[in-house]
Amino acid sequence: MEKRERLIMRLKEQGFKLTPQRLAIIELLEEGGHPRAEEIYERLSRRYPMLSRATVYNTLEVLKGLGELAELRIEPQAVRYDLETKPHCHFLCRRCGRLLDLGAPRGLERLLGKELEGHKIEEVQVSLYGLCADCAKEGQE
Amino acid sequence: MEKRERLIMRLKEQGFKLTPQRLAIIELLEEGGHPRAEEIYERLSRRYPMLSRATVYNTLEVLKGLGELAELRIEPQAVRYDLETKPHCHFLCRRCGRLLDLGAPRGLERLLGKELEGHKIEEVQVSLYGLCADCAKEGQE
DNA sequence: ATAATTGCAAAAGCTTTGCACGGAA
DNA sequence: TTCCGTGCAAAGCTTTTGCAATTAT
Repeated sequence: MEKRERLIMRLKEQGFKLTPQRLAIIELLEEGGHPRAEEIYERLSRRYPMLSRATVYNTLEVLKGLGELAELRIEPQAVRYDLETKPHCHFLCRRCGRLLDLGAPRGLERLLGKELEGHKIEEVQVSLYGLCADCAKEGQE
Repeated sequence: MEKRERLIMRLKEQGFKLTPQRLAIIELLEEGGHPRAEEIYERLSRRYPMLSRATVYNTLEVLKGLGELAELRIEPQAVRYDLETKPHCHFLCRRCGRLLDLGAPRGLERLLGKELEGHKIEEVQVSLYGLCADCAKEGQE
């Protein structure tokens, strides 16, 4: 099943309404790319000039509440969003700013629900920073 | 050697000036607690009412540049700071908001300098979220 | 002496909020 | 019909910036 269909189902199931704005936001998120809220707003504004930032944030909040959207706290400036909610590593290139998915080390997912030193783990984020393959080649620093 | 002395040495070594403001900021950071910039500003303002936010941010920037300060991107709202720059895990309690140090899994430090799928790793942050031991006991959710 | 640093105030971003209108169910 | 959702605008926070005055070396 497509992510899109699953999200639509879960929205209705929970009594949330499906609006063209929400659908557009979901479809954009489905493309991956880990957009920031501002990016989502800007890209969708072209097609829906009346779209407001409040709606973007509202929709993201709803999807987060459903547990269907991960909020990546990897850049200091802004949150990025990811429909993939299973724990995995992210890599942020300090040169081109691209945010790439890396695999998940075996055991990362098994952390969820466990206790570490008495603290109950509900979410895990592994963020790696450096130079991506492309930038390492081209720039030589 | 104390962290404080090491930082003073490194500042002078690199031609940076040591000012009372910077010393105070360093001493506060030495206490740990992973303060936010605003927290540093507020706490030091009591003793140094003329202190400005710009100076706080400036000093944090200098210490980051020296590689002596880690910038924790673990909360969406604000960056937290940590004089411990060796990679280790952090735990943020969603109830009380405390940020705790957890140990580093063997192998975490060894990631630095390595390549993963062609990407050169320069920094690692592992952030865990959930309920801390105290909150899990008291609140029962 | 002199170049770095400070404080202040304004500005820049991201995100949140209040409210009246409009539309999905 | 009844809420939920939307758009707009304003406000809240964190962080950055420009500049003249100050200060560490």
